[in-house]
Amino acid sequence: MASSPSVRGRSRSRHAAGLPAVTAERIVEAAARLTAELGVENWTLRQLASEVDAYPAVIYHHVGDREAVVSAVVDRSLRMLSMPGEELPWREWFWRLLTELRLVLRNHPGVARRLSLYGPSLSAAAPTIDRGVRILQRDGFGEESTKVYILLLSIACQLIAVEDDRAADEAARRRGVESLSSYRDRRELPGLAALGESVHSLAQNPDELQAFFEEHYEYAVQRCLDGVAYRLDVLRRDGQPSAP
Amino acid sequence: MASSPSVRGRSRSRHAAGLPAVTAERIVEAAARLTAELGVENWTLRQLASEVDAYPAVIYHHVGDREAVVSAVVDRSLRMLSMPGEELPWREWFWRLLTELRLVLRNHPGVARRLSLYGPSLSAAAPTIDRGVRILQRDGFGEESTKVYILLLSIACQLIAVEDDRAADEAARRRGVESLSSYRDRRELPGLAALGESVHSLAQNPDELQAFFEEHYEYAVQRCLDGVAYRLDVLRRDGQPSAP
DNA sequence: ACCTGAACACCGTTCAAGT
DNA sequence: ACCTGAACACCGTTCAAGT
Repeated sequence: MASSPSVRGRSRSRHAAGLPAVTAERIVEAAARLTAELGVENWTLRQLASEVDAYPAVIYHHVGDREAVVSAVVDRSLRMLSMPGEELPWREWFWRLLTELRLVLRNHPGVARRLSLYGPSLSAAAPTIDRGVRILQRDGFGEESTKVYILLLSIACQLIAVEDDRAADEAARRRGVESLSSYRDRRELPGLAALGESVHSLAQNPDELQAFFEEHYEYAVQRCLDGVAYRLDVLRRDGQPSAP
Repeated sequence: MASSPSVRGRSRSRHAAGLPAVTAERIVEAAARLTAELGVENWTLRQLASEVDAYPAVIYHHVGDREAVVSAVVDRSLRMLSMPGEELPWREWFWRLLTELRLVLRNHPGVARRLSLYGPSLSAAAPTIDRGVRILQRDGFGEESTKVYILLLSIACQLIAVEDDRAADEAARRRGVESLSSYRDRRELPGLAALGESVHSLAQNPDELQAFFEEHYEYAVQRCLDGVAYRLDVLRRDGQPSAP
């Protein structure tokens, strides 16, 4: 109802109405704002248009279709990520990177999903990728450096993507927790009962959920780092039997 | 155009037209067929309706909204999963489970994503969860058994979900690979160049992609199992110093 | 109880026309 | 070059009316 631009700028021309010119930059900025608030999948082109006091077709003129707007938002988010210093050992470097990645991406729900599906645009991510792979090479991963880099980043993005979606659908989440915790007295299914028991406290105290997500992320990332560290041992044992 | 049910059954009543009665089961079966062919997100209620020679409102009458249809499809898929025997050691048991999980879910694209977001319905998944957690408890994971179970299953579902989506969008995938491999001669970015080189062969030979996906899944799952195995060592070392 | 047929309120996208 | 305003072809969902 209040979404038509003519409601705010009632003259036929933006200029006559004293509205600022629509630019691609302003559109992407507004899209990033909507994304931070609603998530990348939960705003419409019409909403975005009214956010910059314009018609939907104007978005197409300045940026392109929805896909183009979204990938500009993804790039913008990625550029907020800062890199840990390259003097750090690989495990510490990745631990810091992935911890900050979560903080940045969780502020723009849906971006992590896009990253795990299409990867980053290289213009935004090249420095990070380059340094990450070089650090793995330096620390002995050899040919497997690229595999390990992809593994760690993609698992992190996937975990964050799921966290985004779960955070957005509180009702579904609560249903799931309650249904699980209802099994906690089933003596004939002791494994399932243990799982029910372990989520039971979450069902009672919803404030713990944020902390639970964070803990789950850290636990998963640490286990992956453990697995990769173990792999490094194997590579060193089986590779050329120690460098000069 | 050819989607109106009256095209096929031109009488006003299904019975008079000799059409079989619409049942919830037949609807879910058709939905599973469409899902296998197109993926869970890529068919519409109107398509599903015309698949059973009925009007969209009939789906609502027998099953419910789109959400209800989809979760019936998810359940159906899950019941196709068979469990490895409980005599296996934990690592072997999970390796077999997750290998078969991928085979089953890849035949119903989009189901893995739903599982990673909302979890399984317990009626379909209770036996598997129970056995998996009990095996971890038996093999020494103690209190962390439930965490480890969730970790392994959720990472597997996430990997499969991404594979589903990437397989569906071949164009985007090829763009990504080509853009990456264009960096393979950048001497000033040696880490990125290594990554470009490692995907270069994929860009040339698209037949390898299927194998690449499978290998990536196996590599990721093995590294997670490595990490969990390492964790078991830590738990044994720090826990009560060996049982009687 | 089951099905029909139309309607509702959306969506992304396109396009001729204005200035 | 930039914006207007309407239209197009969809979508999930609802509902009164028929049998």
